[in-house]
Amino acid sequence: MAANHLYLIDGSGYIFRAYHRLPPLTNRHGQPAGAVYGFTTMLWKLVEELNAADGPTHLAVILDASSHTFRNDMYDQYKAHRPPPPEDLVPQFPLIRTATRAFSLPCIEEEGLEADDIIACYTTAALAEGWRVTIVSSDKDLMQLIDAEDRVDLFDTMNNRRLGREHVREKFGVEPEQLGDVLALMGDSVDNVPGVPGVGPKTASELIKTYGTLEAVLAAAPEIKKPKLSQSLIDHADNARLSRELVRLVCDRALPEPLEALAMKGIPEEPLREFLTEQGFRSLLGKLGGVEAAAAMPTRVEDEPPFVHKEYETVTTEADLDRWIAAGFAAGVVAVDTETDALDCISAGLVGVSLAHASGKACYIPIAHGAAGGDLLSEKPAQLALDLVMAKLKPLLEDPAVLKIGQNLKYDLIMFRRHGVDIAPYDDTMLLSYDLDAGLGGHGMDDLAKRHLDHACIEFKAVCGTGKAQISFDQVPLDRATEYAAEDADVTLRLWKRLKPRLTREAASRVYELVDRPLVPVVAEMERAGILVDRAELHKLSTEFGEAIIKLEARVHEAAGGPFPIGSPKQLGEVLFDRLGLTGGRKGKSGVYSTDVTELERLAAEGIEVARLVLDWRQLTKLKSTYTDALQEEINTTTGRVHTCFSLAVAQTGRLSSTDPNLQNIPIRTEEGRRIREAFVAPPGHVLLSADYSQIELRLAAHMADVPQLREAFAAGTDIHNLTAEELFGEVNRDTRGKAKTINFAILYGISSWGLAGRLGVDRGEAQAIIDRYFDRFPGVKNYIAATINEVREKGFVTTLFGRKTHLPGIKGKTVGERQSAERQAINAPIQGTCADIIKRAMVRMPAALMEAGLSGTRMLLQVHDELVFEVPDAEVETAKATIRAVMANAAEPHVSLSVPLGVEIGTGLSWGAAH
DNA sequence: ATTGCGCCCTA
DNA sequence: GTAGGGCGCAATG
Repeated sequence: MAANHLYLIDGSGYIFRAYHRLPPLTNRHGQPAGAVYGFTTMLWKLVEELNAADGPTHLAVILDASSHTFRNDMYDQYKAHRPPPPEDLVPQFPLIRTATRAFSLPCIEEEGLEADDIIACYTTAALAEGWRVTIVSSDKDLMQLIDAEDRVDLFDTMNNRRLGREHVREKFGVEPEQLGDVLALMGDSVDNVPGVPGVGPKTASELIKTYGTLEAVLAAAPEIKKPKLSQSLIDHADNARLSRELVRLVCDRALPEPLEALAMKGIPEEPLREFLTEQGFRSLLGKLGGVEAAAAMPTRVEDEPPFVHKEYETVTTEADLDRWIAAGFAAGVVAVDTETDALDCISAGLVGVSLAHASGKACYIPIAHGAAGGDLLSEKPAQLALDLVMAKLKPLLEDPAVLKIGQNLKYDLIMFRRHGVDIAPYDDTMLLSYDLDAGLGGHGMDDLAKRHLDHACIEFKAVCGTGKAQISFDQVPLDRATEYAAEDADVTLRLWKRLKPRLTREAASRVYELVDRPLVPVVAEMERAGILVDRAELHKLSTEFGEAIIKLEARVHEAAGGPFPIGSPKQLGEVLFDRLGLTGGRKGKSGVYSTDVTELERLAAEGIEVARLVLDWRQLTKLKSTYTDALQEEINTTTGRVHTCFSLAVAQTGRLSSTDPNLQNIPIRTEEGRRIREAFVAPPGHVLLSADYSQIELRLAAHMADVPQLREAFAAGTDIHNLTAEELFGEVNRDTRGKAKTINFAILYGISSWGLAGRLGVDRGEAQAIIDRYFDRFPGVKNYIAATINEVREKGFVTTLFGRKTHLPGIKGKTVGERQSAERQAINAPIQGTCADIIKRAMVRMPAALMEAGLSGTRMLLQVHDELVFEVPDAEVETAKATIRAVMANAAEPHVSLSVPLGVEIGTGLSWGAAH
């Protein structure tokens, strides 16, 4: 009988090579599965050789169990500089185990040992029994195991070649027994084995060939002819010896499983069939049970279990928590959601966490629930302590092999960050939806559940009530809280399964991976940072404005012949147009006179004093109520700063939006308004730095519509409105420049003769004549508009330079008005959206760029569409300016190349107002 | 207590 | 003509 032949598969090594060699496939859940697919087909091939002459009689897959081994104790820099594995490889690691189990093959890993060591132990043991050994790997370290009698070989499945003693002689010029000494001398930059500086593979082989062993080389070092090499060997002898130990494979440990346990029996059809079906590996499935079976398999089965709220678990014991965490590790994908006692994530308390690792498999871990209804006399429900839960969740939520799924993960990221946990890697279903379906509806969980799962989520108000009777989530009884919270995690996971596979199919990966997903932690940090606001200054302004408002009020009432609420547009209209009998009042659709700024300006120009007074009153009440009063209330009592909330999935075009408070609409135009901006200040020893893109939308329009004159003007730095005035009117003066500026903006907004006429104060025919002349001078613009409208009619959406889509269903609307509105949006969205993409790219790169420039004290605080606001220590100002300018100016590259330069204007000052 | 509207602040 | 959010009023529940 032929000798036993043991095949040892280097699973961890294989998956890395497969990842880089194979195309990035996804399985039917949309999870990346290219490497797993490669691994599965390889196993299949090996198993098929079961009865071949040189085929395996015994087989095992060997994996790395832990990242920390005895080598780290020996040398703390071991593998220290290894970059983290690519994000789409990470979730595939646990699937390797699943695949191996599906083949009913043993999968061996051992705490504290690398796969290489386990392979060495088994090889040694098998040789002692007189077996042959094939190591399925092409790792040079493992070549040390090739024995004198050539009973061990390496099998490189990707090139289908076997590597033995001869290969080692060819490649390294030494015998396999000497290979360890060669590896020690040359070192390994990937594993950070130091070796000897200046000694690479060539020199190392040469030295060992000449002197025989590492010790002999080191002993002979002083006599070596080349002075540099000689000195290096003398200086780094200790490193060489350390490296020798690092590359030495451990081969004398007890075997985790006896050799006989690795015997290959038949491969049962189940669970293999189930695995192949689950992954959607149809070609292998076809081989398993005939072609019919594969053909019969639907491409998308979503046999999703129904939502059963009573099956969600409340986790209140350590053992249960461990079980859920283990399930998360095993699944490799876990949905996470946090429940808090307030909406604002900066100061809200963490109340509980929910997890889901499969559809319908979700739990809620209460942490800070009080007695139901906030009853102080009743006892709090038993629940796990915050510190314990965080300590237990941390390894799962930070494990690079477990993909975390969240819905609006920015919120949860901040909550966990506050408790020392940095969630990674992650996907965000809200952003997936935003990048796939912008323009088709909202991206909140309730919207998405309705749209994709046909499921109505338990409403928050059904759990916590509304208004005065509203309770915070910590007062919700545990059973009810579990139903609500676990459902959120369950829904999130199910949404991810639906949305993630669409990303590549619908060409949304680029904007998701490059722009929106990486932006999440950056914006989270900006929100956490907040901005300093001078409360005393705001208070002073409030008082000042308040006094002026009272005086104006009296004068308005006097002029109107009696008191009335000026803030009521309805009554103001009646006073102006009925009581005072002013002319030209026009009523809107709700039957009230319009009293907006154009109407009041018209009256004021006619010399109607009350109109002027009302305008002044309006301005001051606006500033007081919206800004000076409201902002004081927004100062966080803990941090003393104002923390806005940036929404990442609200604007149809890809812009951010800002709420609570909105810091993207702080006044700047009027003198009074600017005083509010001056209340945004830098702390002592710092300045505020404002960096904004100059005329970025016009530049992008020049690029996208390909207008040579405009491109050249931007390249040369000439005034763009002057150029337009010259082209359109043949002369440049204040009047023509102003008109040109209006026209340039009108182009960006989707021009119409009617709208332009209103803006320029000319009749419609004249406006149309100007538009025609513009198109004549800049035919690229005319073409761009025509092409864009064609595109949206055909596809239903338009795209930015980064591939962001804006869907415009209104283009097929019932009325002309609706369709024309969609056309204007179609013209504007690619320009506004590309601008949003570019500044987002700048934001994504900013933290690393600041870090690299040594700007540890500089913090990015705000984004206002084409402007970024930073807080900078005095000592860092000059470097910060240069770094920020470079990042912003080059933000489109390398993914998008623009034919116009991006201009960045930077100012600094003690206040935001002063920085402009 | 919630909702729609008019108005007005920003890019 | 594009994209947002917030305030007060007034009508609805």
